[in-house]
Amino acid sequence: MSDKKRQILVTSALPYANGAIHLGHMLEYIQTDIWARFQRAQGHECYFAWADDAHGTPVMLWARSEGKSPEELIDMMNEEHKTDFRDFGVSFDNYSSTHSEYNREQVEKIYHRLDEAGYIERRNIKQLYDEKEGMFLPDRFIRGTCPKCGSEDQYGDSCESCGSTYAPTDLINPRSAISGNAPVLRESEHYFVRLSDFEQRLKDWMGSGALQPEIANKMQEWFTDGLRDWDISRDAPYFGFLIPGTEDKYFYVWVDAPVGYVASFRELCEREGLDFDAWWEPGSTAEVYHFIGKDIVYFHTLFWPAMLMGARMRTPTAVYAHGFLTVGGAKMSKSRGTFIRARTYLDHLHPDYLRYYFAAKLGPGTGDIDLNLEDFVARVNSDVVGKVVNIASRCAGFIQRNFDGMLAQQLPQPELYDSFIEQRQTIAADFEGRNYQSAVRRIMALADEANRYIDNEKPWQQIKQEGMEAHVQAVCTQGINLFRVLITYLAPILPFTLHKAGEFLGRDLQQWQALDQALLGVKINTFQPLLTRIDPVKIKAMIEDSKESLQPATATGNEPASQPAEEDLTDEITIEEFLKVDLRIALITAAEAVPEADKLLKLSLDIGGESRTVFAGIKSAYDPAELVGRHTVMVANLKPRKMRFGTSEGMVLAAGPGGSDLFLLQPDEGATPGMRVT
RNA sequence: GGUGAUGUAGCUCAGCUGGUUAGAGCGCGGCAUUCAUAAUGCUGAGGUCGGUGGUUCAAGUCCACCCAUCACCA
Repeated sequence: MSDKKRQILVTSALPYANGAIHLGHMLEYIQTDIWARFQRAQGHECYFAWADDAHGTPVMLWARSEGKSPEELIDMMNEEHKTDFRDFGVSFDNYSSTHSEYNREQVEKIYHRLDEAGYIERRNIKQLYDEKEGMFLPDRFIRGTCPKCGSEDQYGDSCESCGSTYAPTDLINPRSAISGNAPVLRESEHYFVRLSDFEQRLKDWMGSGALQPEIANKMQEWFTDGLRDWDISRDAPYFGFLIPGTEDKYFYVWVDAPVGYVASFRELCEREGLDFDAWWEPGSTAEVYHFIGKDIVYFHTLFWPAMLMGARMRTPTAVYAHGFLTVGGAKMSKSRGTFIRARTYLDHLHPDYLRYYFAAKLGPGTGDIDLNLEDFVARVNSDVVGKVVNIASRCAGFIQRNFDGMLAQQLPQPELYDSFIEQRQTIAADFEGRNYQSAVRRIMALADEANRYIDNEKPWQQIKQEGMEAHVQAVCTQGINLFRVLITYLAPILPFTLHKAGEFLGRDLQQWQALDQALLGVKINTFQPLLTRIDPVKIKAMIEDSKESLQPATATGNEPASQPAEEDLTDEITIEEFLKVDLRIALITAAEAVPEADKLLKLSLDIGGESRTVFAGIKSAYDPAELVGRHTVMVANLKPRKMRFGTSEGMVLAAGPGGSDLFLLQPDEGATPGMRVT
């Protein structure tokens, strides 16, 4: 704990405005929130401000497909996101959108300053253009054959098959992922920030302790390769901010996204009367911290500080990256039901459970965090309910029943209380260093000690002995005071439970400073269960819901079916059994022959928001080219099967004996990808 | 392909600058206890520290290579 009051601004990365919040997002927001709450509990002035990332091509296309304006959609998502955060106890001070006038103002200010200082360069580049859609194509919206390994249907920037990276213009047979047309090369003027101008300053910043060691290591790579200019413009049509002085050039979404941190804080300043400049002028003594995922380190440790330097603003005090969330040791999967939305979680489980579990596993590094559901139940039930909350529970009854809720005037073992208080600095240092797992370990060790103390004193026996009443009262007062220390330490992690504990003890428990005085001779309220155990049934229900909430996102098909011409009917099944087979309408977005196999075609299927790769044994009957664009039916929940050429994630349906007599199923006009077939 | 990271008991994880019999929690076995939301205390059994080869008097801890997983490559 520092005795000086610090001024701190923390941010989380901006979630994209076209989708729901899921538990992967929540890992970061909970990490950030714990840190912010911790700082406030130390008495510091700490704000948490961030926003939706609303700009870019995906939102534009989404709006187009919904037949709505982007504004309408992002406003809706913004509300939804905020509700999710609040219900998870995320104590943000402001949540905005990058599509705001505050942001426009900041973006333009930064741009003008960069331009005036000569950091912006304009030059023509050639880019692939979709004539049918009338737009330049982002790399991700171009598909084609990998120039290195020849794999078909790869993205414009890298090949998922061989992993090589290249320019979209290197692709063989490029195609627009939007219209399917072959794009043409067209010239356009783009705006660049000369990053190399900032190389030395970035190195200095990096050396100032702003980064975790592994991130600093990673950055060496960028410097070694030499900093390239950064293209900050995009051509119309685009959903974003127009670059001042142009008619059809927009800022690239990664320009205005981080500026969103500043703009959101600006908005907060106006509302709360804070001095914006005191936080963002160079040399500011306020601290600014960005919490981000390891995937966007690049933008936050190169572009962002460079932009701030060029715009004569202060740079972040530090950027902290965390790892990814896996569920059950694997990437979150929609078909397995482990792609869990924040809302779905909240429908079934208490937010403090997850906050505790994440805290118990988060360290200062960038390693991935696994949500193991059995471990989750065991850990939360044992630690929070069985150990911590139980301390209050087992003492409260005596105080209530025998002493009318009054605590004793003195602690029987003040030295035990003091030993708990002595851990304050150590635990604070853990929180400060984002080593929450270490803090949690220490706190739980103290909880064990508190339980041991009560066990040794055996108040349930003493209360039966004549003349021991006062001692029982003292012992339970001691227990409740130890509980109070523990729950105060856990305050940043368990805001809801803390609130209930505050009602029980009749006071606010957030400030760590308040622990200097033990609670003595005061009346406390009737104990209500602060947090109950997790019922594993609810976990199951949550997983089931997660499967259901994803209509348009499930499996793919794999082996094509080449059946003998005539077969006896198989045994009869019930409707329930049939419903286990999840059949979906699929759009064939790409098809190619597998050279090493005589029967297989590799199909890419779109089942409404999710893409599947399926190896189908229909090579003998279909030419890959004629399949692209067709709709068919696939088994979407078939267990993925590893094949020599890759993993087949489902199976398409076809009839016929085989050879050239194979007939792929096709739905009537009107069926769209992802529809369930029943 | 390049780069960064991760790989320690059934599960989830600690192990700082190399040094006595590798630690914790959960789970599991035994005992005790009944105040508490079946919670608590004591105790026991579990690991050739991803693999191979090095450096060293000494390596989970350093080096090289390999394997697996995650991320990034503007």
